[in-house]
Amino acid sequence: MPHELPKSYEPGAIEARWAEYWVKEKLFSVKTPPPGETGRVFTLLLPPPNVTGRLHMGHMLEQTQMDIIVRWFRMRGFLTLWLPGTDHAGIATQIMVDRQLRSEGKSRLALGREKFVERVWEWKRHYGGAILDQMKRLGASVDWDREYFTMDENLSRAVREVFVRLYEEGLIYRGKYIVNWCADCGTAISDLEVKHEDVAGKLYEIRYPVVGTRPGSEEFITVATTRPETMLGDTAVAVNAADERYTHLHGKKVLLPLMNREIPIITDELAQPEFGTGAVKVTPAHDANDFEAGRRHNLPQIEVIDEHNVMNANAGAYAGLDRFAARARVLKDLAEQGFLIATKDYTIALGKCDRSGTIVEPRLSTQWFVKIKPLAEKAAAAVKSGEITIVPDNHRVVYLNWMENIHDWCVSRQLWWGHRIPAWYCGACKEMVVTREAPAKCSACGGTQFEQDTDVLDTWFSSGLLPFTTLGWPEKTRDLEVFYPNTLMITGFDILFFWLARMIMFGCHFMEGHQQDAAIKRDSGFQEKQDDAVPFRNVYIHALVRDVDRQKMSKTKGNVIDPLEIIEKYGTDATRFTLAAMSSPGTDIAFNPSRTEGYRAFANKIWNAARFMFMNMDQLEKAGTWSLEEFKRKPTNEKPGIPEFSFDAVEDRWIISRFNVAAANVHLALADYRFDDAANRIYEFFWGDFCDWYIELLKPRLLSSNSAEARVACNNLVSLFEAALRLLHPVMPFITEEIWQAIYDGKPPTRSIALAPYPVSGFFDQVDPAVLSDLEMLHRLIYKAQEDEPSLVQMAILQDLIVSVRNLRAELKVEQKQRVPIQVFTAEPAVRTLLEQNRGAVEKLASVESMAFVETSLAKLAAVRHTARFDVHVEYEKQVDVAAERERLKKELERIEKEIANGHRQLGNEQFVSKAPPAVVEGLRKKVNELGILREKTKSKLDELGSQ
RNA sequence: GGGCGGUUAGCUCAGUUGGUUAGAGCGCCUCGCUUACACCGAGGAGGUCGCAGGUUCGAGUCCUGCACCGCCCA
Repeated sequence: MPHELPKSYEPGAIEARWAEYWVKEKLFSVKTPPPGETGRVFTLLLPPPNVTGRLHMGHMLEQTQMDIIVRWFRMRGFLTLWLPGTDHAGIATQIMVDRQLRSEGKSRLALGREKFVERVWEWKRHYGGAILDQMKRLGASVDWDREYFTMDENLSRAVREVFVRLYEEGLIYRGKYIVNWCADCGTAISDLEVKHEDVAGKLYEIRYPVVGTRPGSEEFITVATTRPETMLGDTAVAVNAADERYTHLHGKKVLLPLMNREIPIITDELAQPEFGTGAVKVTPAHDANDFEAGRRHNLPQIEVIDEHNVMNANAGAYAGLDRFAARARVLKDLAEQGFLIATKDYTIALGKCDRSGTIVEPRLSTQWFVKIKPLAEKAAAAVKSGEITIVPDNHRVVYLNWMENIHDWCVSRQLWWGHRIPAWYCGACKEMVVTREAPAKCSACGGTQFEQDTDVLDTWFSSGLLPFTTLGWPEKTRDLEVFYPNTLMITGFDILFFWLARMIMFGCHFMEGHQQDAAIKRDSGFQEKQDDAVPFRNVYIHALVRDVDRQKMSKTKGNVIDPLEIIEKYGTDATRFTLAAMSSPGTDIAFNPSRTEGYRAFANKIWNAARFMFMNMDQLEKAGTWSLEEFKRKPTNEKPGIPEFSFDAVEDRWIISRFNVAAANVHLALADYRFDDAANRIYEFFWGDFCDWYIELLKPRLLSSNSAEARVACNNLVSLFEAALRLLHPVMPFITEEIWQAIYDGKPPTRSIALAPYPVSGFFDQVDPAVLSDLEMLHRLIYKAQEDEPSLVQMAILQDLIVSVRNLRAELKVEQKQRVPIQVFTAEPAVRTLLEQNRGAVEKLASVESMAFVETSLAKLAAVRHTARFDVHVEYEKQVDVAAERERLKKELERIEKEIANGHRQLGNEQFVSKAPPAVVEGLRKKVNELGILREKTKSKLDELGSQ
């Protein structure tokens, strides 16, 4: 029997099976639609994980969110392309392979560049992309047929094309500038790869003697520095032109201590009068600001530290010392010679290499740079104008701020693994050519021997191009026409500048003039967008996953939570649900496995509800009462309500409304990336409404001897369950697929639930978006479409009665097994009719033996609960605890009176009545009325108790 | 130094444009194996919304100041 599920939910087995099925069936592969074919399109690029990477919680969160959105769009009928791939990760990969070589007793340098690169490719074939296999296990619904790797030949060609074009446009230049040098990585790195850290350090004050002042009464100029060893490379001392303390020294020179070199005193804004002594040393070769000042004054650049952070020959007596050893020696010598006059405590913002942690050395070096301003202007404009929206909005501000204060981007890296810079130097005359392919002949001297630039490009240079290069650029492809701009980008704020900003810069620049297929653009809902050059229309920035104590996860702290361990323990679905439910905007996620445990329980709940459903399906099918074949012939729903659903009872009308409202809320939530909201709405519906109430109310109907009644009940159960599975599927793809397939006994209407329509999305597509965002209006619309608005009220009365009786039972300490008779009083005939019609439900859910109606109020009796619409009394011999009951009622009365007083005060306030919206005033009136009835009932009951 | 965010139940967090009694999950307490589910069911306790002012008929929500925590940029 296909419907025989194990008693409890075991995620491991089912998840692996479906993950494999989805890949094997190529369910998510997208064919390029031919010209002329239109429809709604959704495109998302997977932020490429490092090829060296292993799945961590950040990936898990990101992919969960992406997969939810992607599955949601796909089920809503969009042609949905989710493009997966990996990044070649220059430094990380090179280090990895370096290490491997070293363990074999080999070295990169001995191997040579060509062999080394071969070796990296080999490594990639064996170990690279393990993370993609992990993604497959997660069930990420990406198009595996379009998987990319940033070093693929087509993507590499695009990189060369971009580089050459930028060079030709004057937006790339080569030159000797100060760069951030990491000696450990042996390469220059960009500003973004330097992380500043406040550390306790020292500020040293050193005095330089002014040349030409009289020996004996020599004059000194005092400079302050945190890096005294760099003084060996000083080529000037700067003072501010406006600083009167130094006016008399303008144009003079100082004698640089230890080096005995005469250097000029210059006036420059570099020196700020309020900082220290107002005079600063200038070391153009080892400080970015000094470098600029040096250029302004044509100062010589004297390098004193080499690429290994060791003092070089220019450092005189200090040559050969490590930079920190040199610092100690310099300080010692300065002190001995009387030049060091003070050492003060000082907080230093130390720049460290993001990757190696080595203290970065600002160093003069010939590198390639992207002239960023022209690119940044377009990129800022695209966001400012709203062509690209960034959610949450505060990141938009951060983005714009960064774009305005941007510096040129050093893109060359002294590595072997990466896209080699397409610049060649003539062996004969050293002429440089920048071309797409290796040149044949030197245009200057006719030479034919060329050597390619040895540097490679920053990895982000190539990943910044992905939104269009993965779609075939620089060719003008149909894919670009259809899928560009991408609809959405989901990524973390940690790579907002590294990646997101650069994608926008490159996209806006290189895709300028591009036009998306007009019909597709319109159908996809972007007709009002002007600019099709942007890489994506929307950006969603997700939060960081932290550990239980809100600490950032890190290997050194040892607090890393391995998502695969969590998955093994609780299942992928539960893990996904956890991350979704905790994804509230603007807040980092403190991942707590106890939550996941709770959501595994949720999955188990669904599982067992399914078992219950299958049990009934099988029993009724066996009895000839119900038929799966017949059920399958019914249409699926595309408007509120489920067509195959019958509205025989109040709970039927109620549950459908609840379902539609839940679906509406999920729709709204996902449209706003409110994953938490979406997950919680589904949870509430499935557990709180469907399992706790509807299934319970359905039980007697399923067991009914009336086969028509049983058939309707079973139909309702199955069709609702089926729809609910579709609603849940984007968040919990595995369990929903398993149960959904089982419903259809292996012959489902589509190959996967992932390809089935999303509940009532057709309806929402037709609703005016303005109404859609007004929840109250939307609810009303849904109820109206079903003409069952009263079901909500009726069901609430039923639930009220049942809960009241349960309450009384608990108070009276009635044993759970014992059924009790109850009496009900109501002044409203409609309520009485409702209760009479649902006698069975009340009896079953409240363990009631019999329900009798009385004609007078029961308020004065003990063991009574009352609401504005009814009184209910449980007949049970055991006495009520009078004192406790009196206490409870007193508290209750107090609350009621306080509220009534509040209400009266407000209603008596003319300002309130005239200024508050009528609905609020009316609501309050109604409420005060009901409270009045309650007060009377409570009072009389209290009087009764008091006299006992 | 500049900018941003947070502070709501024991814990983790919701709380839409100010509007009737501030919610959820977990945890806790009491009772219960009622034939889907003990990864469960029923009931319950628990909050002066960081502090101080202000605006308003009405403030967890808006404004100002303060305290503490965190992040980004320099």
